[in-house]
Amino acid sequence: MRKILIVEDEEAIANLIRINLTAEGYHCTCAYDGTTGADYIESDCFDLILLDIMLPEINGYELLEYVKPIGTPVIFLTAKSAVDDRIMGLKLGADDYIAKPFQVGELIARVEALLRRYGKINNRLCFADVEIDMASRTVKRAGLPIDLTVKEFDLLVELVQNKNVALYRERLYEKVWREVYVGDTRTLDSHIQRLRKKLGWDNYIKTVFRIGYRLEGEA
Amino acid sequence: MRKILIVEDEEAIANLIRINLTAEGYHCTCAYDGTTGADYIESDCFDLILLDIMLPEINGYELLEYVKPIGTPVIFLTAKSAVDDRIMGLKLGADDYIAKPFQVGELIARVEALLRRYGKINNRLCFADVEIDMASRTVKRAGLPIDLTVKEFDLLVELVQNKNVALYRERLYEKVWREVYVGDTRTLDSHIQRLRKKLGWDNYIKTVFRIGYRLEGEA
DNA sequence: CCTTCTATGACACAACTAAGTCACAAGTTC
DNA sequence: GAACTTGTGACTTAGTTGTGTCATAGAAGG
Repeated sequence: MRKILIVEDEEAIANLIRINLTAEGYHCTCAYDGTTGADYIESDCFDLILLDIMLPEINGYELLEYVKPIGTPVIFLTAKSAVDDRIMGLKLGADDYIAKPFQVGELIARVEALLRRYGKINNRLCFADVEIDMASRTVKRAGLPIDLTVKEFDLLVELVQNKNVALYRERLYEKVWREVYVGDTRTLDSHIQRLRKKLGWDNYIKTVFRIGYRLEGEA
Repeated sequence: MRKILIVEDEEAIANLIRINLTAEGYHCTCAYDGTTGADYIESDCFDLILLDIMLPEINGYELLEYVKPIGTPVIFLTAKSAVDDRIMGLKLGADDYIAKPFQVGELIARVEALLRRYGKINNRLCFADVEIDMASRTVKRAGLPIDLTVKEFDLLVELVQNKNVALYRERLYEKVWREVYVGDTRTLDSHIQRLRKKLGWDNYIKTVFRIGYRLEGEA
């Protein structure tokens, strides 16, 4: 389920949005001030953020700076409808802009459009010299395409999404295979071995003895 | 008790912060210039650092470079409230920003928010010159990685989480091994010995005769 | 202060368990 | 059916951990 963060100090508006988006099948979280918003942004992982510009404590423009490094798409909400402000918002890196008061239908349409667009464009993971394009399910190493099988790809994604975390065999297996791990086959090992070989990642995919594996390194 | 380092050249402000945070139950250390701050940062282990930007000798931005490799969360304090400077600070890697003059309540709120947020993301324990990263299950001593086995790691965590507490052999064994302790093997002793050796912790891991062990020291 | 008893330190080693490697067969896809 | 993917078992290699032995140190009692 897609997770949306709503940062909006007028609770009435925040709730209105929440109710409508929830009805559309999104999971919504509300923050009524900038600090709380920043908190959520850093501690949780959202698919999209709706950001009011006029906020107590930290304003929307500043909050945007928190979001940028994470790369979550943002729609600005504001009472200001002057063109200047729109341009300001978009220049700073917002992906879209909705002026209050707005039609609920328009909001939903924009949310969906952005998620669609974003899902296509920006589903990219990187680690070391490897780029993963989630949309096309392709992988490049040092710019050259590498052929991975389905399981190899899923396993790679799971590792990269949890870089520098010691992943328990159990957890890893259950995430990628979507079934319960019974610990006496060489399945996981084999796939790890294949990944290490294809990507030349002997030095990145570390074995954590008696625990599982850890993707280790800078990127 | 959470430890906070305050690096601020105006003693009046530093003390104001110290008094208020101490009242909230934090243990505070003050440094009145950048050099002293750098010293503390390298020699002790804090849960959070409040950093003034305008400092004699080494300024706050430069100090931040000392903090980064350790990963302690940082809040910048500054008289500058222009958005540019805020963004500068956040870009450089500060976790939050407070413009002087500030409300004490706001300061406390931000400190708590950051610690909360940080606690979720970054499960880190420190003792003496050793840092433990729970997520990656890695241990560093004076910045250099140290290789521990599962049992050693679990034992270390148990000790650090109960520093300055005399842990009964029974309790220690049952926590780490998850089975009942029958008291005539050299198992626990061996592991304690291995830890002492690998970490050079002869002086920190004290034997409490006929009781068990105690991790003893400042941090 | 010395003796005695017991608890812990130190260490080496064997047993054990985990993971690596590989080849192959069963299953899939085209 | 050809090419590819995937799971599995047998075997090898490697790393961890418990235990026994002996040395040492602490406590208790005379």
